[in-house]
Amino acid sequence: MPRTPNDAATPRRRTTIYDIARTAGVSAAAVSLALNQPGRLSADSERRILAVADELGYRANPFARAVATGTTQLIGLLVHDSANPVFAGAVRGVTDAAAKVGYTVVVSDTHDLATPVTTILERLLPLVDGAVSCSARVTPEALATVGGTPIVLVNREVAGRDSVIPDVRAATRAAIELLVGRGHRDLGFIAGPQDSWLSGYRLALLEREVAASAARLQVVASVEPTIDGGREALAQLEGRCTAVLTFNDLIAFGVLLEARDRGLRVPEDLSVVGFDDTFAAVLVTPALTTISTELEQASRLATVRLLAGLGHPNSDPDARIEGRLTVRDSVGAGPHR
Amino acid sequence: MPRTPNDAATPRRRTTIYDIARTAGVSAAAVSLALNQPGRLSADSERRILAVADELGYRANPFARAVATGTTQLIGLLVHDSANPVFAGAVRGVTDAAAKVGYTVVVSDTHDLATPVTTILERLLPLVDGAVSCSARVTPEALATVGGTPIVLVNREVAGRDSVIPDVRAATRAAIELLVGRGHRDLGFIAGPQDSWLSGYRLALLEREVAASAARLQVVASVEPTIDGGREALAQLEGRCTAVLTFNDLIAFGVLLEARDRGLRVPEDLSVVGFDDTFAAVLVTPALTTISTELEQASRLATVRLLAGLGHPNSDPDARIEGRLTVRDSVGAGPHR
DNA sequence: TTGAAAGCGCTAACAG
DNA sequence: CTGTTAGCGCTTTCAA
Repeated sequence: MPRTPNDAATPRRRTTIYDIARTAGVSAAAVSLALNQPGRLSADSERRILAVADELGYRANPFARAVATGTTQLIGLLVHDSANPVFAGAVRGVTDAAAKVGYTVVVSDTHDLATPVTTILERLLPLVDGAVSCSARVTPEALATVGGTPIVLVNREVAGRDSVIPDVRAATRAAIELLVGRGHRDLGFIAGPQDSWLSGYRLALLEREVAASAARLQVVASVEPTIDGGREALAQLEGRCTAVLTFNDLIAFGVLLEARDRGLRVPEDLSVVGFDDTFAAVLVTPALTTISTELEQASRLATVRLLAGLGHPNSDPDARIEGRLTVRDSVGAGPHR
Repeated sequence: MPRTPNDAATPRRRTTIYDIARTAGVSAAAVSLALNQPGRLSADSERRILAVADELGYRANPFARAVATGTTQLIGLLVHDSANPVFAGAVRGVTDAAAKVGYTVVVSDTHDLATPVTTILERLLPLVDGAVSCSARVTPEALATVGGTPIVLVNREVAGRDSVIPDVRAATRAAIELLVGRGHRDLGFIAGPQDSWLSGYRLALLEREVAASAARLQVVASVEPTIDGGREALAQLEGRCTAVLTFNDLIAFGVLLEARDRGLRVPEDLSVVGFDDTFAAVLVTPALTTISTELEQASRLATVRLLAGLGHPNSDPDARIEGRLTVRDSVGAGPHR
């Protein structure tokens, strides 16, 4: 092993409960009690011990505690790709809920395809008391290889695992009604990656709503859930539909950009509807009509559930989360009007 | 303490090196060696131990190791606000560099003003071998309260701490030259929060370059580094300048949005230049001219330096990082042309 | 109310 | 080359 971290003039040894015990004239156990179970010792000793601890700048060693108790006060969050703004909401939701019960969150991004997701899980899970996954790469197969750490999934159903899936049915219906109402009959869906459970789920919802309408729906492309993916997808649209729904906002942005580059007008020539309602939806021109998927709320709820299972009942674990359609300028009149 | 995690039918006890030792007929120490120092045991024993470990589904307990070695193989990353896309680059940069030497990264977001940054540091630092900070809230004062954990700062100088600050001087000069060349003489700067070191730094650079030009520069506002901040700032601009540089892209987006709402044309009536070059710069209309600040590279470098100090020499720790001006449509002709 | 002692799982001297 | 023996810092029965 290379040189140690404290080769320089770093007097690195942190103060331990033994240091406190010694200078306070009590046992280490007493210190532990004073620190963790207020009121368990005589008010007098407790006060004195705490004072010494403070004076010595004591900071508990979380690892020592973890090895002794088997619990870490850490929860993991797996996000698919932190470059997608929708996941910032997930970070916020999980962090908020975790902070309420004194937990810290460790975020892992699974986007790097060079690293197998099982490796990512193997590194993260032993560290935490539980995890929330918002990553499409955390598949049933990957989960099968991991041990007992509880995991709550967001936007994915897996047998035997708890999961939170925002209900976007009503919003999806509203989107279809909007499009049909504006005169569109030929709708396209630009799907995410083939193996994306969530993409399939959104498609199924769309198909169901479209079936009850005067319109038809076809999957016009299946691409990476990124701006570039959206750009690629546009080429496959031509003439096949007058309105397109995309698996997520990023794809929609790509469609918008590519359309402009090719001289296709939105919404005159093509209407576009996204999923997620990320902050950039109002940045593009025309502003994007999109279905919010409430990932922040969903991840917050997933965390509440996870923590409840860990013995930290918190707010209502049975809340329902519902998406919402926000109509902006990217939807215009279709030919059947 | 509430019920334990394994109240249900969870046979949660993980297999330890003792289990392996027992079924392989060796000592725990031998197992440890086999696992961590390949070749240190006879090929025969090693193979057998590894086989048993595998068979029993052994996963090392990172905490036990940490308490024994004093090292955790974890590094922390502090970001100011994960909703700002520029920080996604930071996550990527740090994660990449860390992964190369087998480190895992723990991300903490400091944006929640309800939580003192000292508290955030107190929770994060004991967990990690070192940290990279990309947060404006990690001030010298906050740092003064923390212990010996090594921290490398990005975009902030603090006495006694290592730091990485991308060099944006040339890009800044190019921006000023562009504006002056297009006929602008009255330039405005929309600063970030008053206490932002980085905002002051960027302003200083701008002032220096403007001084050498035919133009004047005034700080027209100081706002939160968000889209809303940018919207607010616009009101304070009127008539004071024909071109505005903003502390970051988010502010610039706000300016663009608010300008449109108020019927002010960009770039005809106002030219706008941002800092960061986030992905959304190409999403807005007009596309934003902006100075890339290379946060991904900078955080990667910060991580390399941090790890080098931790005894993991990696790639070149002395690289220089330079920002770049990307000219897009948000800059137009000024009155002096 | 407090302390002694055992132990969490792993590592690292040190013997053998 | 391998195993024994101490710890690492903290928690937690169990006695005193």
